[in-house]
Amino acid sequence: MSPKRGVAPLRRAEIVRATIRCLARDGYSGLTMKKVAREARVSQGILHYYFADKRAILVAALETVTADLDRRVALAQARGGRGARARLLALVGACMRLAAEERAFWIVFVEFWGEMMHDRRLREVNAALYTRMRRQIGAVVAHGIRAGIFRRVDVLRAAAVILAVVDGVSLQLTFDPAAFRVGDATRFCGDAVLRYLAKEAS
Amino acid sequence: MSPKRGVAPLRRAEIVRATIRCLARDGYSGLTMKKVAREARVSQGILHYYFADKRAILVAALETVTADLDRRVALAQARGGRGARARLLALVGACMRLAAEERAFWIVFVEFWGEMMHDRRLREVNAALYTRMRRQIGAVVAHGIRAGIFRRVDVLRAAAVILAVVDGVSLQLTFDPAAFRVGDATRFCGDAVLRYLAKEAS
DNA sequence: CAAAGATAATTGGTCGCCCAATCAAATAAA
DNA sequence: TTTATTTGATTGGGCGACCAATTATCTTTG
Repeated sequence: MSPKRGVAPLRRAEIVRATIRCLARDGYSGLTMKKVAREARVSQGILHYYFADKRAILVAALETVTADLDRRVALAQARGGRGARARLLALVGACMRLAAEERAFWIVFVEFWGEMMHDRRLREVNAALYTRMRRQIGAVVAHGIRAGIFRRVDVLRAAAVILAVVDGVSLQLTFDPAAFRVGDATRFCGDAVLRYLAKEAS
Repeated sequence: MSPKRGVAPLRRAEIVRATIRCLARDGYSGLTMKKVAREARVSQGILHYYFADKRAILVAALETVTADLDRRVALAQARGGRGARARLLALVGACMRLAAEERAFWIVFVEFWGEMMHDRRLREVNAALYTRMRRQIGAVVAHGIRAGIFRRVDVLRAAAVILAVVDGVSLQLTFDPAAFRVGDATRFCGDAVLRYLAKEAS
């Protein structure tokens, strides 16, 4: 590959994408600089020209993955209907579809979870994502409460519960795609969420 | 350490326990045979006397962790009340307490998740655990339906949803123990589960 | 019952491999 | 010519696996 000017940011992104692909294929413990370089079709040395070390690449990869997730969820939400109920279901559905169709996406994400436990930087990136997600979901819940179709709950805490449900079900969907059907998972998940927010007392 | 007869199974268990402690401390990617040997206070060579290779130790470690989880959940359920509602809440509470008090437990578990994505053997051990858990939860749900306090749902699928909620919330509790309070998490989680199973239509 | 052999358990060192990181040199654009 | 970019070989270290030697316990035998 011949050196060209002004391609630095592109190369960076290329390397990060290659890293994510490698993670999905071989896992975190199977990730080597050599494999990343081959996947990105560049020399090994170049990785250290764009990144300080291996860890820096991993951080960039997690940032990219979380940004992707953000974008997808925002998109799905925009497509959803006007009512709070419809928007919430659209959001849940989008997450389920993501887990089912782009399995690699979740695989990479779960791999990072393990490392987060021992890496503060990674943990912070993840925490920021969850804060954003909770805010987004919380806004929809608040909307529903104002419209009088949801009960009066602490919106951020309710969002945390909803996110937890979606997370848990997505995880199962990722682990055992054969046992769960997307339609079923979506229905059950949406059902659980709506029932949790329903006004009628249990 | 002097060689003694008939201690083989004990040594094995000792090594596995040491492995779990190492995993909790340094993570999956930071796990080395050397560290495990030091933690177990044995020589490095002995690890290969009791296990074929590193992977075999990891498999044994996951089996031990899942067995521990089983035992704890069963214990918590036994302590719970008689009614289906009380038993379900006891189960949820036990999981939450586990996540809060024995954080190391969940840390190790999440680390394994990442590897499971690329290791069939580990995946199978985990799948067996989830099948057992779903059966256990499903039995309680069935009990509640028979007693007429829960709506008529597919018990195993309902169990899957409940397990997903518990999983998701536990995960958040593990990641950010400061932001979540165990009491809150337990209440919200139990609330969500009971509302999901409530007879009144939404 | 004691000596001798067999066996189970343990050690520490060694081997070859592969890894992340480094660097001097090369190449193309400005 | 200078600067930005890229290369591939090198380096030092750490890893999992392997093994010859050693020790303690058990079993057999005289």
